[in-house]
Amino acid sequence: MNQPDNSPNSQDDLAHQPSSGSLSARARAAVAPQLAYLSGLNPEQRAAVEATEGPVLVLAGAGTGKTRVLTTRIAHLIATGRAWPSQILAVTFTNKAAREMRERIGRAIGEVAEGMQWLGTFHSIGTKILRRHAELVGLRSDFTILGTDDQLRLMKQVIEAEGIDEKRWPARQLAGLIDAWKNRGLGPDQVAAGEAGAFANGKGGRLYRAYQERLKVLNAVDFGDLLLECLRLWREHPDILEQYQDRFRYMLVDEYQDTNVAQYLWLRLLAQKRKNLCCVGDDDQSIYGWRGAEVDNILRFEHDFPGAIVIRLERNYRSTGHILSAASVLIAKNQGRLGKTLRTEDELGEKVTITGAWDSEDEARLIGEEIEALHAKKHPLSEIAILVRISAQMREIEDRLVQLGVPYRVIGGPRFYERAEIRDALAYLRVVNQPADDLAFERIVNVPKRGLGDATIQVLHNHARAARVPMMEAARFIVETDELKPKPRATLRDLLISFGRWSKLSETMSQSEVAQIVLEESGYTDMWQKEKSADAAGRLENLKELVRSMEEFPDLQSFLEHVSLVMEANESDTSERVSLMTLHAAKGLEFDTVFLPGWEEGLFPNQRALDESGRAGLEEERRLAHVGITRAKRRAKIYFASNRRIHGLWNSTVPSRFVDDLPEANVEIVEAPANFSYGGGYGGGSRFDRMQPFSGSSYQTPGWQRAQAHRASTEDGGSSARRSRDRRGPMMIEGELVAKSTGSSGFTVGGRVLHSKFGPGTIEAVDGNKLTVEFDKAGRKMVLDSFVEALG
DNA sequence: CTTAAACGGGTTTTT
DNA sequence: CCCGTTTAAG
Repeated sequence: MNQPDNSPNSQDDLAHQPSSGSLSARARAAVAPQLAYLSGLNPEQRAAVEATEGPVLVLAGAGTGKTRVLTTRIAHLIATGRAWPSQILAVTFTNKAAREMRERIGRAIGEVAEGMQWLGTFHSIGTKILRRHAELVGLRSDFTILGTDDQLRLMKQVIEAEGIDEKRWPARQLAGLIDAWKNRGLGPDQVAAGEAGAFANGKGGRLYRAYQERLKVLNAVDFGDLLLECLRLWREHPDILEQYQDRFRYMLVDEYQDTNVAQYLWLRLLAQKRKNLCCVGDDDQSIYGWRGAEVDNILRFEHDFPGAIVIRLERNYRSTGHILSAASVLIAKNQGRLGKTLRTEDELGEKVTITGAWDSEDEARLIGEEIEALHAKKHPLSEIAILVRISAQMREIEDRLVQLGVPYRVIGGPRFYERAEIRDALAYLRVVNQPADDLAFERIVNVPKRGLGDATIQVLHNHARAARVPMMEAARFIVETDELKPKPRATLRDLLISFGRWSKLSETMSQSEVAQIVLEESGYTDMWQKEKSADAAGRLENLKELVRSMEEFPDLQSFLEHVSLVMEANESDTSERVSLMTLHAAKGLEFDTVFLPGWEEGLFPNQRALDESGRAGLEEERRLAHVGITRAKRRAKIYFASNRRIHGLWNSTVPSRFVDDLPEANVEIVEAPANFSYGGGYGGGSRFDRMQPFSGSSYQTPGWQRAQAHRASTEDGGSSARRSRDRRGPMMIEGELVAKSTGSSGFTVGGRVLHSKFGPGTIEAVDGNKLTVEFDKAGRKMVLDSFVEALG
């Protein structure tokens, strides 16, 4: 399977391939206009679907039905016989987007979507291609995909090996540079000497090359390589490139404004021959420039692909008039854009509100109050979002929501496979699977702590390097010598024996069984069980989920790939909660009501973006503002504070210039209620109005943990009796939300309960539907009875 | 080798 | 202020 099978009788293609000119194809095309999937489209959307041949750029403004066009276009290509599902390349940026697209195509045309094996992210498709031709780029087909932490460790080693002071030239910085180079499609030999010289007194280029060499030795790639190595493969092997060019009769790209140079080159190579490339994007929503995305790719499309058709989708189906108009006027201030005018046939609706707050605490309070008010009017919490510029803004807001007892969820944050426990577990499996995986070995050799610290690792390193063998092998040698003190020597020997045993097990047992055993016997699960911190229970839960999901994969190899590339935390939680996230994380989402706090100079537009990228930076910030406003369907609420704490110090701030960019006709200035809090922390109600949150996963959030910590420290001062007596406004919310759960619970002090996150525990106190439970693993918590079940 | 205290640095983060 | 990381003491 080293070649893309393009032959008529291959497994993935059906036997008969109609060419676009064949009778059957034309006959099927003739019935297309009556096909149901076309009927609901507006004229522009329909044009975008039906312009199948040649390069097409679809400029799809926010809320104009971009995904719909994309999926319908694919359905159309298949239904009219222009291509088999396996001949269509459809690229997205996120796995989520890929999944959604697959679902929607399936809904449009049935199970044929299953045949779309080339629908995925740039990275997953790149991986698939690379595995088939790995040996041509100096890899084996079972290469490992490194995560950020592995990369960093590797770079540290490379820097050290070159005799460079890691303090002065941190690995992080090198990682950033190399990442940027890879984003621009530059290999070690193509980086301009001057640019590479900026790091470590001219050694940047050498370090890059050394890093790449180390990757090859380890049979590993990083994310950037998944694209870069494809480029190299195709350039060095034109025959293989041509196979793919022929295979992909039609290519579609989502979020084209976010492509970087490497991705652009990747697409251009593939599209060169047939030129059936359809890119969908919105230059006004390009917000990843700092990560290498080139707005230029979309601005230059017509130039790069001569004869391209450009179709604009300008009818917005999401927002009401005032919101859309405010967003349009704002974004029109940008110079570098292709220009679109969004319009809606919806009513004007509510104006965009702008509210000035005294300080950031006050701002959080105001938002909290509005959410309470909305909720009292039966506005679903799941249709409310708070979008911040930087994560640091979340803290105060979270604290306030916790105080009010408003359930919320934080979107974004570390991905499932980025979490320490997942990466640790995977490292164990990687070593079992491939003992030569030094990075993985190094990661877990002393996790859990078993007394094999830096000194021991250093010895292993030296030997491994001198003998040019993997560390595992070096370790085998060293335990036979007296180079190590007796204790670490014995520990290391035990560990080696264990790994030998596990490797043997994996020959006969299923991987989930092996994983289970490895995690148990290595003491890894124990480590978290002993840990009493609030998130230990969650981590164990994640590990369980990991083992569970392994069962679905045929072998460890495909599982490891799935985890490093695709797997993400269960975010299928549709419960009633407010969403809190950064503006970046909000792209592609929509909510009835959107709160936009922190519109202040310095914060938004962010000073650093301005300093580093000048006008381009400002324009990207403005696009971010545009993205923020256009997330709102019916209500957009902008806030700014006159004082904000930055790095612990209070600074006075001025409203964002973006506020002044908004058209007066579409905005309304809201006077903040008079109960300002002048920094004293008493604003908006008693400090005793805090209460327990009542939602499952907010327990994991930092805000809740902080509230817990605070509660513990004030336990003596404000007794719980006092707290509940003094609760005011928030009670209402609680009363309503809690009404669902059993008022008079059957729980009694001393009873045993099971909580989905915290595990088993003993009830210490019962207060209405609130239980105080001493959990065996997670310590004492207050929980609502509806979140636990009685045991035994 | 492990733990606790000092230190420094602090946008955004699809893969 | 709050975090992760490095350093000095057990």
